[in-house]
Amino acid sequence: MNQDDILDSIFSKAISGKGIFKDPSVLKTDYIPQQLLFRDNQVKIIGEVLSPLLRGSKCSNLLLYGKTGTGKTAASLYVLRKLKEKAIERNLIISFPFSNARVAGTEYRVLTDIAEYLDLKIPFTGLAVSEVAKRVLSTIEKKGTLTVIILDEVDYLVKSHGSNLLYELTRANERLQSGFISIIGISNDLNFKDYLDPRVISSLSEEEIVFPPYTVNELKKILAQRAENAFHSNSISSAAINLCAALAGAEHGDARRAIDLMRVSAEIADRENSHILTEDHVRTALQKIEEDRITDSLKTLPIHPKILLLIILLTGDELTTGEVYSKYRDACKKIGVGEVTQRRASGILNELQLIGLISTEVVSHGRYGRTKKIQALIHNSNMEDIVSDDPILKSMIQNPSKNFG
DNA sequence: CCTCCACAGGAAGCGCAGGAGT
DNA sequence: ACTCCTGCGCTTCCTGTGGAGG
Repeated sequence: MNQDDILDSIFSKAISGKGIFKDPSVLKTDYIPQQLLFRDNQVKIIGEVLSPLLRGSKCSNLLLYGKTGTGKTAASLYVLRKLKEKAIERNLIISFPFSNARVAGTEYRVLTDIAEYLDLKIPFTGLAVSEVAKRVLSTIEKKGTLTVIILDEVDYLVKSHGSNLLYELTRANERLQSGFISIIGISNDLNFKDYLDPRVISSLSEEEIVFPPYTVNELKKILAQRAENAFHSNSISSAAINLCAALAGAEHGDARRAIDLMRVSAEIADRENSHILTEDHVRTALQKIEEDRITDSLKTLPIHPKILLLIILLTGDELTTGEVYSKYRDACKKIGVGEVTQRRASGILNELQLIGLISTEVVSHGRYGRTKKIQALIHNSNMEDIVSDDPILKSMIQNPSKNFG
């Protein structure tokens, strides 16, 4: 096939909508299905807690617990979507601001997120946090907005910035003449409360719901439901669905991972012009996800971890901490980079082990000391990713003998 | 049984950058 | 524009330790 033909077939496939996908958006992370499986109880409780809003009165604050991919965010957005329909029918002034505290990163940006939902313009920098909070509250008061704020990954905010903002928000109602603020806090960390200020605990966790992990069987049904809407009929084998559920759910029933895996599998199948998604595609996808994860973590590594990792890769054998460190020091001298101490290097090696890029094992050679055996878990072909386009590091791998001879 | 190697890894503190308060 | 505060990467200094060799 010449290039023209290849492009023709790609484009005509896209136009005709053939291939596997019927509606790829169903597999996106922010998609909320029409029916939320295995979360009847949680949906019911959230609904009950929020229902006073329809009479215009304040609802209790709510705290949702559960590991990643257990449907916390989906369940709350699901209920709010329904609630919104009802509220609009009744001409209520409502707003359901959503902010992911980990993505936002700071109290300031969480407040900016909230303000955006209230049609309030906040400069992206320059104001004190308390000033932004004041503006948000006065907007709510002026319009009499019934506000339910969803704070996703709120544990992150509290761990990094304390519970000041939560405290301000939970007691804001005392000062509001009209409108109110209710909060749905979503936490991945079951021990989240330990980090909270006791003043905040009592008001934030008026109601609590725990989201247990999905079982592998439940994951299968969730995937089947998504597959039905995302793919053309008969485009995915049930064996492939089962494998997705088993592979992704093995650890702790993470639906997001399972759906991600199915999406990547489908993309691979689609690109191969295959009309059916098979177990092989799933296995390839799992490998690709893992490779992408490694490539990603390699590229974002700081310089010293990169040098240490290159030393380990270039040497190839099992090394001890002392051997790695002396080779590392030589390399630093030759490429003109300031070196870190052995203590720090040892710490970096531990970090690399945690990410899963090297394996380490403490061993004792008796009279000849106690050290760590260090081995690379990644392949030499990953060296390009480590080096990226850093000319200094490039010289290390282009001329290994010169730098390590 | 004791010694002593070659580190592991804890504790404390330092300098810096970047954000908050004024 | 300025100080103050905080988190982070790092260094310095330190104590702890499994087991081969004496």
